[in-house]
Amino acid sequence: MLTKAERTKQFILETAIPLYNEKGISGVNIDDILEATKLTKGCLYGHFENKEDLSAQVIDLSLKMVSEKIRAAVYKGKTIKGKIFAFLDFYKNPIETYVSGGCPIFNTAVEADDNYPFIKEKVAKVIRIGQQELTALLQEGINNGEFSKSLDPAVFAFKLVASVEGGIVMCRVMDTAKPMQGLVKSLKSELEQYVI
Amino acid sequence: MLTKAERTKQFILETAIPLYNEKGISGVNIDDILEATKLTKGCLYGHFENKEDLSAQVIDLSLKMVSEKIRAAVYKGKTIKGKIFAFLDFYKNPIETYVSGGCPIFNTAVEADDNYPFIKEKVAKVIRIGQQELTALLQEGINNGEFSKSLDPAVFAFKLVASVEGGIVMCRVMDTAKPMQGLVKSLKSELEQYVI
DNA sequence: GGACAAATATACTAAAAAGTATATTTTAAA
DNA sequence: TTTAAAATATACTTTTTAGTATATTTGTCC
Repeated sequence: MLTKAERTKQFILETAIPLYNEKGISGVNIDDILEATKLTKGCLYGHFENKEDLSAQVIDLSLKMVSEKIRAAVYKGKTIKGKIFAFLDFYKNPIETYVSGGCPIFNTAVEADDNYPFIKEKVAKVIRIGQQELTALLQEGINNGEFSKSLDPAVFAFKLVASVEGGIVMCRVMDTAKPMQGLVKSLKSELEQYVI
Repeated sequence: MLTKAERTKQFILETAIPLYNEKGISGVNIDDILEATKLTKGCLYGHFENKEDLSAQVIDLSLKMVSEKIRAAVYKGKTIKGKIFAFLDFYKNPIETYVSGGCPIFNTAVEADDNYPFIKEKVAKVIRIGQQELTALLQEGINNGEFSKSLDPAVFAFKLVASVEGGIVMCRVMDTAKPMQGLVKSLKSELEQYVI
């Protein structure tokens, strides 16, 4: 069983995740987190060295959780095509995202890029691994005869993630989920072209 | 001729643009701007009511400038296809962007989304207009016989922008421009499929 | 080129945010 | 169930950042 302290720390991290996702790293302040958790400074600083430490751990957990969530969704697909379709369906509704505020991977990427080299590296790793996994998946589809050899796995993997993530941001700012439907359909039919 | 004050104000705004693009709205502080402009508080607050006012005007100008820049690039294309290709080439190098820190439209979209409703509306407008223009352009291509009627202008316009913008973020965080080349190629050949 | 208004600089105050010392409460092992 | 250590709360200090009052300088119009 988890100790009290471990549970509190976990609780702080999980409560902070949506705050960080909505407000961004520089937008969140300690008082926001104290308010959300109903805890006090003494308690918070008992679990984290300082704000930087807290931020790093929140982002870490946030990235880990969303990655697992996506992985789990993809896993449910029976065929490779089914898995790719499952990936595309994951962000079907970009307004009501799994964690409030859009995709944590992308939000963090945008903010960390020029400001938090340490966190930037974490996001980069997550995205790189995601790309490798998607690419490997598509390659597997070629190998097992699902897809034509003319499909370029790395290029298509990049296109999939880039367009979905870009689409999320656009939909959110325009306050409409609709364009996402067209995008997902288009990407699905693009893949269908390679189905043998 | 511009008055001294007008020139100073413009200078502040233009100097602040890359700062805002790199650090984000909540990441920038007044001292950053004073440092970059070598001006003083008295001067700055002579031109802007407060930080919010300054932020709004910086973002306004930033969005206006990048929009014009993209429009100018597209304009140079001779055919509709040429114009779309010109759009795709605009962010060919996502690391060294026109204004340091990536695409201001997207960066602002991500941050404003849950935090700055007023600015969010500004970005939304810019993106909506961009989508309308791109869609109209593609429709024109269909009308003048460049593209097949099977091309869905609105869907493809969305796909173009979403994937390019998403690609920029991914490339920047991974510190490589290369995947962008593959993406742009792929989008170009996707359009080629509709060329009659 | 002198006057005066506009622009800018200096030196301050106010507010917000982070961080800490210490007291109190709670947990869990003996 | 007692007790020592761990966890949390309280009340503070420090630091950072925004904002302002006033002095000085500069531009421009007669």
